[in-house]
Amino acid sequence: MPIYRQLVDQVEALVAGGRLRPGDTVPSVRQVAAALGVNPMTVSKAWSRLEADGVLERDRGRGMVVAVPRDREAGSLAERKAQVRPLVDQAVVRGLQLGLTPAQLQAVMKASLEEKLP
Amino acid sequence: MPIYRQLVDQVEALVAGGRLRPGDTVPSVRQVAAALGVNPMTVSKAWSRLEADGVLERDRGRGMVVAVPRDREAGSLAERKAQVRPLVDQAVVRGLQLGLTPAQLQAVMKASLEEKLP
DNA sequence: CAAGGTGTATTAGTGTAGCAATACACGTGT
DNA sequence: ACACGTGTATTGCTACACTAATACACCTTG
Repeated sequence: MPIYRQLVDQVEALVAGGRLRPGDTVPSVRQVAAALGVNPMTVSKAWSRLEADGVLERDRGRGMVVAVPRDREAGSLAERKAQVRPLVDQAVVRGLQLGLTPAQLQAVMKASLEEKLP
Repeated sequence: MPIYRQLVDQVEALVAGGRLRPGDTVPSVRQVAAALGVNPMTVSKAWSRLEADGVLERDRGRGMVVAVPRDREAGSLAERKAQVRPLVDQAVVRGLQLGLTPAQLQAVMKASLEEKLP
């Protein structure tokens, strides 16, 4: 899995779980780049994508900051459910393929939720 | 999404849901290729990957056949749960990001299960 | 055996994702 | 104003994914 994507997923998980709250700052691209030994542009790509997805916001001269969630953009409840559906489907298919029962799959999701939420 | 991957996902879903059962035959690469207007090799790549994943089996001279599931290969229950976990995590993060509650996410999975299972 | 079906190894072309190097624009703080 | 901190546009390169064209090996069926 590409580096920038790992960064995106990591930050998204932290924000979704509430461990990074709106207003919190994120390490600068150079800090992260140095820590990982990669090019700053690689980190910038991740930060940019997170901004495009509405997770981060640019604060001129300071860096990137966690944005306040704007649920309105996400649409109605039904629409939002429809958006997650493909991902859930993928997990479900793989689970059934491995011989897991519906109840066991639900348990996995419950465990995931409990780990992510603060 | 690449053509061959769409085919893989589609067949996997049909098998996982029980709509294609062990012993059932799958359309030949040329039939599918003609129907979709693509190269037979593209379909063959999909069929091959499905064989590598243990979903299909080659029946010399006849074609591809749905294989009997061998749960032993999947390992213990905990191991299988661990294998689905990343996919579930991904769905959960996206769900939380969209402002869905844990209960709503569970509901989406329930709906997915009911659609897939026969 | 011959004809027609299966899947596929091989080769080749095309597009693009991913990363890095450089140089730049913009803002803060002193 | 100056030095230093942000993020990033641009460019170039490399590797690999995806698809296709062709020719082949194998099996079943008449």
